[in-house]
Amino acid sequence: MAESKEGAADKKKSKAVETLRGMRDILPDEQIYWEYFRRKAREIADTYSYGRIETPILEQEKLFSRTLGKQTDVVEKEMYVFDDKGGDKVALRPEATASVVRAYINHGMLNLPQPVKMWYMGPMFRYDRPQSGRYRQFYQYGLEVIGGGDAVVDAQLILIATKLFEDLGLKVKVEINSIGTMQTRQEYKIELVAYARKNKKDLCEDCMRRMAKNPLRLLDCKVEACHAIMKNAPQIVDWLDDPSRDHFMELIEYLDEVGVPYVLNPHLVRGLDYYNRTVFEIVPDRGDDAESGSQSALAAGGRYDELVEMMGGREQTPAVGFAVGIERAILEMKQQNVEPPAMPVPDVFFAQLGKEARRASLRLFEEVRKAGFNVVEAFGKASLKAQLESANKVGAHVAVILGQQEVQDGTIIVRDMDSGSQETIPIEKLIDNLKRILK
RNA sequence: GCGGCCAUGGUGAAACGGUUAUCACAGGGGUUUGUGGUACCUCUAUUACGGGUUCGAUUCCCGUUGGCCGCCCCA
Repeated sequence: MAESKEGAADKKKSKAVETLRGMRDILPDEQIYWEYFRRKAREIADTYSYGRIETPILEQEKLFSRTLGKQTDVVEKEMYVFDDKGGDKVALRPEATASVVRAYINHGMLNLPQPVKMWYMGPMFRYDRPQSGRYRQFYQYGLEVIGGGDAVVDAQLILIATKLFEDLGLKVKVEINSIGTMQTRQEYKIELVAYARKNKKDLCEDCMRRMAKNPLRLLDCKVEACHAIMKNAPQIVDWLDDPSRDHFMELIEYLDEVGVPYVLNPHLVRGLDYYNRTVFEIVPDRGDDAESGSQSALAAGGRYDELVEMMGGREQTPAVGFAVGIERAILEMKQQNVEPPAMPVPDVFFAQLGKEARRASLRLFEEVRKAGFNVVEAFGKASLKAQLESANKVGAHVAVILGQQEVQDGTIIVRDMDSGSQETIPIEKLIDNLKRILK
């Protein structure tokens, strides 16, 4: 009783609940793009024999902090971390590679024929400031090859990535580089910082910070002055160890072999710690050389030969993978005017009038549907006028109308929505009649 | 984390600080419960939220929240 009283007092409309910042709904109209992407992505994964893997969205926090690097922004400030009710420190996954590798180890996939190829697609979470093509919940599609170290694996993976975008109707180009091993990268960083320090008076504020925190990022600063200075900076390829250099050379040969167009970008680096050797990005190729920086990468990936061992798996399990930012891919599809196939126009609209007819319609609708027609209805609407209006709006070619009179007579009206002509036929003939008209 | 622009119905817009906030589209309902694509009627906003200035605020000021865009970072 007290409740109803409260309810009455609380009559004023309450404010509608909004989505959280950086979160959004993907509505039916938008889905044609998503469905198009999903379909192409699935087809590509299938034809190259990648098996789908789905991993939990929620993982132990340390899975990411240990693998991505504690110092990285992703772990340090962008990860959704909290204690669950049992007191475990958990995190919403900010990416999927670490989870896939965890699964590889957990399920003893080292006993499968190597390399193991897997793909995934799903939501990731980063507590970023939202902007164009960036949300706090975003979707990635990715491929991982674990247990294969040969450069041919890298080459085919890059090939697959380009094929995906080709299938999507997007013009893209590949940028590649090699960042060597943890050790050589360390040596290179020292050299790079030394070079930067010599020019520090001309570097931007961000770059001053990068010198200490993330030296490799000095290379792709967008500020004109920094860019100019870094052109003459020592290049990481000159610091590669021999096996890494050979690996890189082989990769290039393979890419040439299959005709994948690529650009060597000595300034291309990765943000996450686990990468080594091959790194690459897929960026839009918009003809004009408006170099839009790393911001515009549609997909990115690279080799992570140390990760499996680092996570407690068997030693020397090399691996390589990449991920596509699906929002960005879709944004680029719109940019390049890629038209995904439209939703199919329904063949038949099923209209009814009166209670008896409605009852019969519910059943008859199923028969029409089972006969293979794309049929829609608006049973919730009472007036025939309103129903035909709907039929017209959805673009149905034919409307069938069942009223009280027809139910009594065992007939049904079939109306051609284009010409407006209609005829009354025996109800048993409906399916055959529709087949004839819609043939 | 830093910076710029912005915030009016479902959408897109309008309203010199001044009576019941205007228009278009979309949507719901109806125009004597049986016919659409061309009519008409009608309904749908405490102008994001909270303060302030003012006789009076959608309009001016501050704060909050949110959106877009750029930086950082990343896919």
